[in-house]
Formats: sequence, C-alpha cells, structure tokens
Amino acid sequence: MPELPEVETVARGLRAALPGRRIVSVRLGKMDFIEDPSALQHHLPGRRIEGVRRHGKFLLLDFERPDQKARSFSMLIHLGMTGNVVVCAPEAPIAPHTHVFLALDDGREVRYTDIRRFGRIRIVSDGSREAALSQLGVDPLEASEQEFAQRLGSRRARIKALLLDQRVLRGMGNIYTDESLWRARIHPKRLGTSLQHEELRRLYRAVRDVLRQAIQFRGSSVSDYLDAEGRRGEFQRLHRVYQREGKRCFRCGATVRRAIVAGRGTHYCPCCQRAPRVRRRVGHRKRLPR
DNA sequence: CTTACGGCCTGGGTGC
DNA sequence: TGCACCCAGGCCGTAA
Repeated sequence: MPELPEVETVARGLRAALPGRRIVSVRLGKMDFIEDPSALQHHLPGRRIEGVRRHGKFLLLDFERPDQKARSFSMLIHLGMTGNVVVCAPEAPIAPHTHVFLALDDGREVRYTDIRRFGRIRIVSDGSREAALSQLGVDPLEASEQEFAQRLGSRRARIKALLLDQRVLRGMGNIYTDESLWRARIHPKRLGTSLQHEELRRLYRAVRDVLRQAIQFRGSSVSDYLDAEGRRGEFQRLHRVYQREGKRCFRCGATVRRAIVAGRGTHYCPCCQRAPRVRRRVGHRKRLPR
C-alpha cells in the first residue's frame, strides 16, 4: 500500500533515472485507470522529463516545454493500492498487470504495473495541475507543530479519519496512521477537539518520526510494494501494531486489537491507547419498556 | 457547513 | 478442483 514513504522512495528512485531523459514511445495495455489515454499518446512522445516530484501520495513527472509557445504539463500518477513504477531494461521480464510502457531515449523503459488498477494516471496542464494539487492539505513533514495542531485539534471528527483525510494532511494512509497513533498513545476514535496540547505535540512528533524512519527503510512492503528499482522496503519490520492483531504490544504487553474505525481496519493497543468515553447519540436512546 | 457511512473499483486469498 | 465471498484503500455521493 503505497503511502507517503513508499511514494517518496519511488520518487527518489525515478529522480535518479528520469530527469533529462526523453520519451520515445508509449505503449498501453488496459487503460481504464487512465483519465485520457490518448493524451498520453499525444503529449509524451518526443518530450523530455524535467523533474520528478512527490506531492502527498501523488507522483509528478514534469515535462519540459520544447519551445516558448508550447504549454508545460505534468504526468500525475497515484499508485492506489497496488500501483508500481519501475525503470528497467526493455528485455526484462514483464510483470503481470503491467499496463503502461514508456520507452526512453537511453534504451530503458518506464513501466507501470497495477494489479487492482485502483491507481490513476492523468496528464495535467499548468492550470489544472495547481487546481488538482491545491485540494490537498499540508505535507506532514513540512508542517510546523502549530499548523499541525491547529488543523487536527479544531475538528470534531475521529483522529483516525482526520489523519487519513488528504485535505487535512497529504500522504498518510492506514499503516502510518495506526503506527503514529500507537506511538503517540492516542486511541484512533478520539475526536480531534478532545486532544490536549500535549497529545497533539506527541502526535506531531510520532507522525514525523514514523514517516522519516519509514523513508529511511525505503517504505513498508506489506503485500506487493516494490520501489523504482524493484526492491522491497523494510519498514514492515518496525511496525508496532499494523497487522499485529492478537500479538503483544511492544510497550505494555497487552494484546493488540483490531477494529473498524473510519471505515478502515485499525490496529491499536487497548491498554496504551485509552478509548474515549462511549459517545451515545443524543435522542436515540430507547425508552425502557414499562 | 461538518461528519458518518455505504458503495464502487478489481483481483488475490481463504474456506468450504 | 472449483467457486463464492471477503477484503484491501481512496474517493465519491448521500444522509443527518
């Protein structure tokens, strides 16, 4: 499941291979996850890649303008759950579910593989790029503690839902949300507004520590995530709760639980992460039968 | 406006 | 062996 650390790892790998390269040709397999497949065929061949960026969980390939009149554009890639971008030799064996092939002028090839095709690819021009990116919240690694606390502490939704909301913070997914909340000792069902200054401070630090450490370990390979060089990440070895239901909490030895919070499988320690008082819906209590 | 929730996309894994 | 079903994560529409 590519989240911020995995996408960052892929972006770094692509940054080592792509800037300065020109795309020679485009070949597509299934294309229902591509917003406008003909736009790829139209715009990419002959164009030179200027840079590679990550924005939240999005990968951006920025293309050079060939002349003053031409408009600049970017290729926006969201890896979804099982998306994967690799740069390899054209004779390398083709992984199943590979649907995009971009031939490069150095003889190599960019390939996009996506088992479930929950990923998305689109071409965005100058204007639509800013429109698309401005929908997203702050990068947790760029936000100040004040900004982080302000964004999360002012909302009445569950903290798990807020951390996952890409309009609040960009880049967090299920793994790093559960891991951060465990490290900050905050229950996923707590409401943003219920968090004390001290808890928000712990959460800020936890989120940043987890993300930075995960980037150092090249991300988590839980199912089939591989980076741009086709290597697995290693951060799954450092997971403290994610997919550890029934095992012992690393901190207190209690049994890690799994529950559905914000519609997501959620892993937490019931001992270290104290549940908020049960909220009962006002006006929905059944009268006792007489 | 804010929040909660169900459904959709697809295919691998599981269990009968 | 085959097959029905569950589930993953992001996102969108709808309801309260």
